[in-house]
Amino acid sequence: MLYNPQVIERKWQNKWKESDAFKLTNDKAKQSDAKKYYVLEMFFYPSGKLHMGHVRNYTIGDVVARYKRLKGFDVLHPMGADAFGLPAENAAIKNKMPPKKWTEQNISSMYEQLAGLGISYDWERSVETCKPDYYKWTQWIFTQLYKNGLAYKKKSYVNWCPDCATVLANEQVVSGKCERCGSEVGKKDLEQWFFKITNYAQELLDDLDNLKGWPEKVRLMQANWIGRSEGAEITFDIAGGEGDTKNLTVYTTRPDTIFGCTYMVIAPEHPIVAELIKGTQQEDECKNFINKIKFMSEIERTSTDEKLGVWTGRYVINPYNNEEIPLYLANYVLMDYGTGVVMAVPAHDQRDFEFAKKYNLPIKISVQPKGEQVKSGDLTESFAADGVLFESGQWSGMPNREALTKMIDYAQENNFGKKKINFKLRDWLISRQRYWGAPIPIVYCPKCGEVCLDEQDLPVILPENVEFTGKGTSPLLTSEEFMHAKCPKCGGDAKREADTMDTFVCSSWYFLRYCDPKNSAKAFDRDVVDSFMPVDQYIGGVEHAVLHLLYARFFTKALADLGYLSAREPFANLLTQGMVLKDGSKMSKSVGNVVSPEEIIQKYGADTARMFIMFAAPPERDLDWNDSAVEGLYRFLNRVWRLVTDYDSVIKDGNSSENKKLDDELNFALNSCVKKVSDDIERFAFNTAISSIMELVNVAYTYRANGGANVALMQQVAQKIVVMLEPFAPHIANELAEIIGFPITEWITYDASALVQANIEVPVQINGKLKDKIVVPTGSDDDVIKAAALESDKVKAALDGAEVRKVIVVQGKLVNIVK
RNA sequence: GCGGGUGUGGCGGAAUUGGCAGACGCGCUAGAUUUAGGUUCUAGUGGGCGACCGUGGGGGUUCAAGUCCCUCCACCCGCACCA
Repeated sequence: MLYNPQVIERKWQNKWKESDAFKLTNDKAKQSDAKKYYVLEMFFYPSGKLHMGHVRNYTIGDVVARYKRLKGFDVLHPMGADAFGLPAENAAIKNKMPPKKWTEQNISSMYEQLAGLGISYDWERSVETCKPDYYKWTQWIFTQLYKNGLAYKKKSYVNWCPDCATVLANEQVVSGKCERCGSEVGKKDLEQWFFKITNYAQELLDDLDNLKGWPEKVRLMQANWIGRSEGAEITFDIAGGEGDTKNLTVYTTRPDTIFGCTYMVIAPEHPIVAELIKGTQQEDECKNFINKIKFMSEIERTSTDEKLGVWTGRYVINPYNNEEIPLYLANYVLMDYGTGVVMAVPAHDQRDFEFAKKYNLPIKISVQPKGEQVKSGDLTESFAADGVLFESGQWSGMPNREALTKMIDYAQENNFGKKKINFKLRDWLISRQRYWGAPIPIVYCPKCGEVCLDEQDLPVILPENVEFTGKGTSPLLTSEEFMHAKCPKCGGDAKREADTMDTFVCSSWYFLRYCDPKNSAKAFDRDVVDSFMPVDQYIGGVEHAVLHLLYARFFTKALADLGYLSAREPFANLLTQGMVLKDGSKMSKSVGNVVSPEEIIQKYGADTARMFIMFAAPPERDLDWNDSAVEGLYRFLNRVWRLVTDYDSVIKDGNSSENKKLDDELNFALNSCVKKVSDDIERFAFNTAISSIMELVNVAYTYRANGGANVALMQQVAQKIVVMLEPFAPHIANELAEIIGFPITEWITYDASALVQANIEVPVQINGKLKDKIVVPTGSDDDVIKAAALESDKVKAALDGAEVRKVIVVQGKLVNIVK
């Protein structure tokens, strides 16, 4: 009987499907004696075809799920589709196929492909975010956020992707380009919907410290994105200013350097600028400058370090020393951070230093390095480190960190400043001018104004009679039927909000819906969710480090605060798997180095694909696809197949014989393998787990070749190999289990006593260099081992009569002789 | 610029706590089986004739360093005028 993956894989997949083999029958976890384990892979976007990245992601999750199941856990392992989004809409425009149809076709095809990999999902729990019974609750969450002040509409200067014809969240702009399509992102002044994620900035930052099971890299990326900084706001009077131009407030993290402040800078797009420059001699020059900056794209503006500026014609007064300093417009000040106004201290800030040099502004030292007296004219760059205050009034001579606090207190006492904490994190812009998304559950009533719908009016169904323009206004505007609504407050005619929600909104809570996917009365039941959450192991690509993973954390905290669940963090452990490369670069159509999973499955079977992908590299590292190494894994599975079936026929012959030495060797290999594979899977070292199984298979072959024929032992070996293989290559494992009549029901254990051998081999070093290996009885005293080591001929020869200064015996490891 | 990661045979990688560097696999070489190719099996495979030398380079700690410390280099990823 030959190994035929195509036949057995289909057989087992059908079996699993027909018996709902991986269905989690409990409504709640923890009701049974078993412990729950929630393993989750990031759900897929229904592009139509699985790629190797999916195969890797989902195989990792499946190994964990199958292993935990065999260990007796109640494993929650669901899959679904992140089904709203632009590609469906673009495909609709291109192929004249409704997005819904395109998406649904792709979803069912991808579910089939996943089943073809033998992934053990609880299919009954699948959720698709584009279905009304899901997005009803996405909309409901919006209403909850709205009612609690966490969703609001405001006019603002937002990111605009011209190709996607929609606005984008800050997180979706990567170095000035659209995260999706790579187009250069522009700015537009629009009224848009936001979620108040900034309310959670501090908690999102603080709780990162508790996420010990997350990669350091991801935690740091989030911390940087949140970008907390401590400082002060200080108000400067404007010389000759009154009314709107009475004063300006700056944000600074270094108020201790304020005696070195020689000018002030305001962002050119700051709304007060027009008023400020009006009627000054500089008015025309400033207007020209503002226009110039306006016409620069985001990329042009940020890609240059060149600092450009112009004097406004105005002066401001430093409240600490009453000095008048000039007020400049400059490209290097950002409107949307702090107050949009900055006090410039060239001596202690590199940007200010460069600007001051260029425009010949004074440089004044206010912090000296400890024990030094630097002259400002000698500076070749700014001095940003700590030191002692210099020429700074009553604070002169004080260590700057101490002065910093005291100077803020002084500002507070004199009513011109206060302590201030700032974050880089902005509120999350969630409206999109696109069709294929969850409609925002808001209507505009001529009488009542902006009205948020109540739960009984949900879902707001996405209409199908819509024109796709791709022109930047929401396609929903073209559906009169949709746009026309009744105001829930007064019952009068009202208009619907035409924008839809960012798909990241839909994916920020799907892991909660999996816990209670069929609930038609609620988004999810609190008790049920509490019994499963948090996700014990989340697995996905690192590209979501600050998008999905930050939003999902925000949703979890907000929903917890509203009383809908207990967990304040969604994902206890996170594994970010590496990319699948071919010839050193990412698989992509344009490079032409794509290896399709289908092709591999057809040629070698899903088990081989899974084995290769788990064997070729540790999960978090990039993995280079290698066709001949894939064949190697196929060879290995054939080798396992032959070994087990051959053993089986020997066992059935019943001619058993014992050979203590051979039997001991095999028994030792067997037990150490079981221990190693268990340990390795626990620590996600799947590659070494597989290599250990390979070693055992090699030993098992040698055993037979040398005449080993202990039937009971061979039976154990066959059974345990099959169980250990199950998480990685479930089809062949179950088929072999059936052949040898040993159903796989639980993980296997090892016999610790079998790991203790009568004799052990001890390496002997001289000065740390290996010279010989000696064999001593297990458990020998240091003295015995030492004597044996010194007896060795090789050691004697290497010592060549030299004096032995010291002998170090490390039990269970080695002997080192120091000469 | 700031932050993080990586660097080990021809290749992917192993060495979990400072203790035999190169497990396991690919590739390669030779042989057996075979009409032949493929499959399968066996042996070998870091370098050097050797003493020895070898984990990106240099230095250090230690009886012992891929692993710890200092320093330099290369590549990759993230952020990037955040005051």
